[in-house]
Amino acid sequence: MRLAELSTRSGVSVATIKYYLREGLLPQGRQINATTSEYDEEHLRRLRLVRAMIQIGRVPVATVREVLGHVDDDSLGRTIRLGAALWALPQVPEPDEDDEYVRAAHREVGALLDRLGWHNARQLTSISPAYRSLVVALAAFRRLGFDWGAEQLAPYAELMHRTAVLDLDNMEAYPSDAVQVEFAILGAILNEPALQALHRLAQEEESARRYGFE
Amino acid sequence: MRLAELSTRSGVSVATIKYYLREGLLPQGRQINATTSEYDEEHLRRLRLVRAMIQIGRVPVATVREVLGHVDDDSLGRTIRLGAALWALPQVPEPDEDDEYVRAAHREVGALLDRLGWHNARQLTSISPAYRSLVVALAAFRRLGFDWGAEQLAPYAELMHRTAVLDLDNMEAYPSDAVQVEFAILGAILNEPALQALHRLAQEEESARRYGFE
DNA sequence: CTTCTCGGATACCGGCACTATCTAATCATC
DNA sequence: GATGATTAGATAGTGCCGGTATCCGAGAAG
Repeated sequence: MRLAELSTRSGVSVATIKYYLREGLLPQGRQINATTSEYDEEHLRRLRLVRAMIQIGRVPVATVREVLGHVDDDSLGRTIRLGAALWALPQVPEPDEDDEYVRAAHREVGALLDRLGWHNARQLTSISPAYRSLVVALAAFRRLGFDWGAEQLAPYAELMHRTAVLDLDNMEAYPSDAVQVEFAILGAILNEPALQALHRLAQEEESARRYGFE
Repeated sequence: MRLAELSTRSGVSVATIKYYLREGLLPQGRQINATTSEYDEEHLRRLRLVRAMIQIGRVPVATVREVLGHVDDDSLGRTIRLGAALWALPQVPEPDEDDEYVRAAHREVGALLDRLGWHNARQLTSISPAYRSLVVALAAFRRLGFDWGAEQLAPYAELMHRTAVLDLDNMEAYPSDAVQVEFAILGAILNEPALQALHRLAQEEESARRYGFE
């Protein structure tokens, strides 16, 4: 497959594919001579993954490069590779540790994890980006005067834990490590928006049941 | 309160506040004379809400303006106002209706809603942005060759419905319509990232339980 | 032979979220 | 009442980001 075909089959313009090649989001094709390279199904697949990350996941190009670097790094075991790739994803503003709301949010999240018995996650405190973004969100809530903390979040966390169990069960159904890692990335990129969409639909459904369409 | 104080108390620079005023994200202060305006706690609160939407929710400025327009439009009832504000939020690329994966995704989501008995959401098909973004995500999944559809999503949807019930229960606990609407916006802007963070933490917890840290 | 397409390099573009600068009026303080 | 800081309001500029566009000389396709 040549560049033009890669372009038509993916629906991505030639110029953009060249840009991705330059940026290292897509591996070079097998170069035949000075003016021809051959691409295969793996390139097409990778290109679709990149597009999904950028367009649907709104992941910055630099982050995509980083994530894919971890995915491709087969010097690491699956768990580490997966963790590294997922930890590279989020784009949360750093919490300002001097802010009193942020400090309060730290305590609150700690209390939540203790209460849930998430001892493993507790150890990851202040390393995990997920932990940090939870702190940021909680601080913002409280800065606006809403009473929102461990008490309110605990039932949500319980539901999210059950979601995570589903995630891992689904992942384990795939045979090879490589596909599992790719599936996990897609889970973070595509399934989370899908979950969010289901969440909104469920709100609309439940709201219509309670209040009608008015 | 004058501009300088609004700036220090919110941690937002004077230049940026002026920008928000220009862009209509923040109502003008009470003008005293040609060079002085007076701002109150309501301005501070609104400014913090705007910042949370932009920084944490990564909502574009134009969208913030639109959402706040609905929030402030008291010619509408609460349910409509809320729906309008929430529907203005998402920023999903329009699905390409000619794409076969997209058409398959439409059928799949329809089947999912039927199976769940979400008859109200079913009626909103192709209007609701949440529905659209679910279609987009599903199409991308299948384009990459993963078997992902109503079958796999149904248990997630069940959990999301229970999440939505929690959301509405929490919202109803607030006394006035105005606060309820603001809380709902915050739920979409801050609580969804918080849920996502909980989801990731739960994955890390569950992954550590199953595979250790390796 | 002629027309297309290729890889590779470089320049350019439009949108966005600010940021900086200026002016004339007014405030706060000595 | 002089003086330096602040303000509203207007306009221009900045930095980043995701692409696009253009040009080149080498090869491919009919």
